[in-house]
Amino acid sequence: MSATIKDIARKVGVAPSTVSRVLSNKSKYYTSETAEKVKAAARELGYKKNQAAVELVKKQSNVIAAVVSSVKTNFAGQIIDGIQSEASKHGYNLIVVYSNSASAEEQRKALLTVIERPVMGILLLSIALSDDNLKMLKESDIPYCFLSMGFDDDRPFVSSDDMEIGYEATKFLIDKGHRKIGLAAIDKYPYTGRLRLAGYSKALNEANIVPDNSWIQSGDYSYTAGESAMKAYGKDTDLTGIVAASDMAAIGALNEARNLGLRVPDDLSIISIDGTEMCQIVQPQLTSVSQDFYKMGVVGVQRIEESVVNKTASKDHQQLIPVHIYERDSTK
Amino acid sequence: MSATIKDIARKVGVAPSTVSRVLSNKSKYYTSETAEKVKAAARELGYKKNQAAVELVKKQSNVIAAVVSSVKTNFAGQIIDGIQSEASKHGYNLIVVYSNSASAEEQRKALLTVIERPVMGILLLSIALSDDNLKMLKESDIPYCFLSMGFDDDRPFVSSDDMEIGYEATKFLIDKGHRKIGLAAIDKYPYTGRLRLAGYSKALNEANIVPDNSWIQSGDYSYTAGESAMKAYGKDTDLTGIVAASDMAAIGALNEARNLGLRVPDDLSIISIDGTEMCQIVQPQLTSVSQDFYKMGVVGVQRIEESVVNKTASKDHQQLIPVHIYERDSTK
DNA sequence: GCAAGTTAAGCAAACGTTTGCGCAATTAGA
DNA sequence: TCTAATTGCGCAAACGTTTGCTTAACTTGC
Repeated sequence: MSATIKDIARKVGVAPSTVSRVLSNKSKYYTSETAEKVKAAARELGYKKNQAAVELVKKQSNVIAAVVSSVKTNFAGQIIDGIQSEASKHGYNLIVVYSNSASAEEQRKALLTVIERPVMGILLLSIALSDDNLKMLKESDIPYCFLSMGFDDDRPFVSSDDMEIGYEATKFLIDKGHRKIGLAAIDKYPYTGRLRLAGYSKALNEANIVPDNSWIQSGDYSYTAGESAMKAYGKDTDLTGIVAASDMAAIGALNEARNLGLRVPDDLSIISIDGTEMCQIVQPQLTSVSQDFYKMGVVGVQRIEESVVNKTASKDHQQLIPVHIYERDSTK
Repeated sequence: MSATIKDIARKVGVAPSTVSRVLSNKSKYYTSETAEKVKAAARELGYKKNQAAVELVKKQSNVIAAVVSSVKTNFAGQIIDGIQSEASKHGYNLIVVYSNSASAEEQRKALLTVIERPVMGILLLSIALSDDNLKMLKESDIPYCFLSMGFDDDRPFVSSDDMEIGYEATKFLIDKGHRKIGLAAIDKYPYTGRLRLAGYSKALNEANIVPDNSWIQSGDYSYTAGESAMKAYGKDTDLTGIVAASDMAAIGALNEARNLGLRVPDDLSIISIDGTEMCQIVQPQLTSVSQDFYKMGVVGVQRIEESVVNKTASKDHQQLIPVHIYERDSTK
C-alpha cells in the first residue's frame, strides 16, 4: 500500500498533524526546517494524498464535473477546452463523464457518479435531463449550470441567443438579396429550435416575406437530416438560400446539393449554424453563424465559482453569449 | 447537509451497520422486512452515498479513468464510446480527464487527479507521457494501459499494428497500379510514425520501387501538415498516389490538391489513415485504412479488468487490433 | 528574573462508510 | 428437553486526512 501521512510523521519524528499542515501548504505552525524534512520524506516515500480521506473530512473538493451528452457533438470539445482552461486558471480540476442522452438510466448513472462525491459544481453540456434526474440534481445541493442549452424556467444556463441566431442567419441572406430562404434540419419543438425558428420568422417578416410551409424542413441537426432536407427541397427548388441548423446539417445539405447538380454558392447559398472547424475543411468553406463555445465553458466555470462563493445562485443566472457571422464561400 | 446512513438507522430504529448492509446489497444479515423499511427511509430522506467514505474504507472503487491528450483528436470519441460501453456492461463508471499533451505540468495535474483517488484503472489515450509522469504512474500501483499508442518497451498497450497500416495502405495503391507514392504528414521519429514508415518502405521494397526522398513529407498528422505536404509535392508532382497520415491530413492534402488544380482521384489518389466519419463527409469520400477505435476502448477495459483480477499484468499485455481498408472515392 | 506574549508542535475528535466479531434469539437435531 | 447450528443484528474499529484545542518552549519587555 502507498505511504500515508503517518508514515512520513514516523520517519521524520513529528506528528501527523504537522505533516498535514506542511503538505497542504498551511502558512503557520511549523518551521521551514521541519517543512524541508517533511517534504524530503514525502518525496522519498512516494507519498500520494488520499483524496477520499481529504474529501471526507473537508466535505468539498476542487473538482468540477462536466456531464456531456455524447461524444458525437463536435462542439463539445470546444466547450470543454474553455472549461479546462478557466478551471485550471483557478486551480480546479476537471473530470468529464459521458452520458447517452437518450437513456434516462444512463443519465442517472452518470449523474450519480459525480453527485456521490463532493464535487464543487456540475456543468451539463447540452443534456436534456429527465424530470427525475433533474430533481435529483437539484436535491444534491451542488451548484450546477447548463451549457449550450436554454430553458424557459429558472434553471441556470449559459448559451447563445438562439433567437438571434435564427434572426441573424436569415437576415444575412436577405441582405444578400435572397427572398426565398429555407430552414433545414431544425428540431422545431424544443426550446432551442423554437427560438431559432422564431428568429427566422421574424427576419422574414421584417422583409415582408411570407414563407411557404415547405421551406421549413425539420430534423435533428444531423448530417443525414441536412441531406434529407435538401432532398425534400429537390433539384428544382425555387429557394436560393438555406439556413442549416448545424454544421453537420449544412455539410449534409451541401453534399446533397452537389449530388442534385446544384452549385453552391452560385445556384444556392448555404449558411450554417455553429461554426466549428468543420466549416473550414469542406469545399466550399461554409459561411456560418458561429457560437462562442469556448467562452460558454469559461463562463460556466465562473458561474459555478459564484454559486460556491455566494452559497446561492446569482440573480442573472441565465446568460447569453453573443454570436458572430463569418462569411466564407458558401454564400453570395 | 445530506442525510447519512446514521440518520436512516435512527429513523428506522436499527444499527448503521444493518443499513449499510441493506444499501450495498449484501445478501445476508437482515430480513427482507428490515430491508424494505431501510430502503423506504433512504428514499424519503433523499439519501446519497458518500463515495469518499466508501473509497476510504474499501480502498477501491468501480471507477475507470481515461486520460485524453486533447479534445482535438477526432477519434478519441470513438475510443471513449468503446470504453463507456464495455465499462457500463460490467458496472464500472467512467471519468475522463483532459490533458494538454504538450505540457508535462498539465499532464501531471491530470494524472494526479485520478491517481489520488482509488480508481480501479487508468486508460491513456494517445498520451506521450513524460518520464517523470510515467514513473509516477508506475509507482501508483494502479493498473494502466495505453490506447492507440505503442511502445518498444514493456508498457501495456492496445493499438493498431502501425507497421501493417503503413504496409497495407501502400500496398493498396501499388495494387491499383501506382508506382510513385508519397507519404504525407507523418511524424517519422516516434514509435507510431517509425512503424508506419517501415510498413510503407516494406511495401515499396517488395514491389521493387525505390522511393525518392521527396516522397516522404513529415508532419504532425494535422490538417495543415497535410496541406503543407501537398504544397511541397507541388502542382507538377510525378506522384500518382499519396498515403496520408491521418484523416485530417488527408483532407488538408485533398483541399490543397484541388487548389493546385489536381483532380482527385483522376490525377492523384489519396488514401487516408484512421477512417473516422470525416472520410465520409468530404467530397470525394476518402478511401481509408480504418482503425477500430471502438474496439480499442473495449479491449482496454478488459485489460484493466484482468489486471485487477490477476493482481498483475498478463503476459500478452501488448495487443494489436486489426485494421480494415474501406475503398471510397479518392483512389483509383 | 519574571510575567506576558508568541510560536511550534502534539493530541484527539471528526468525516461516513464497511466489516469482523460477538451476542441473543430462534430453529433444528437427537 | 438439551445441545448445536443458524440467523438477525449491533458494537466498535478502521480507513487517511484536517483542524480546534492544548501544551511546552522560547522570546520579549519591564
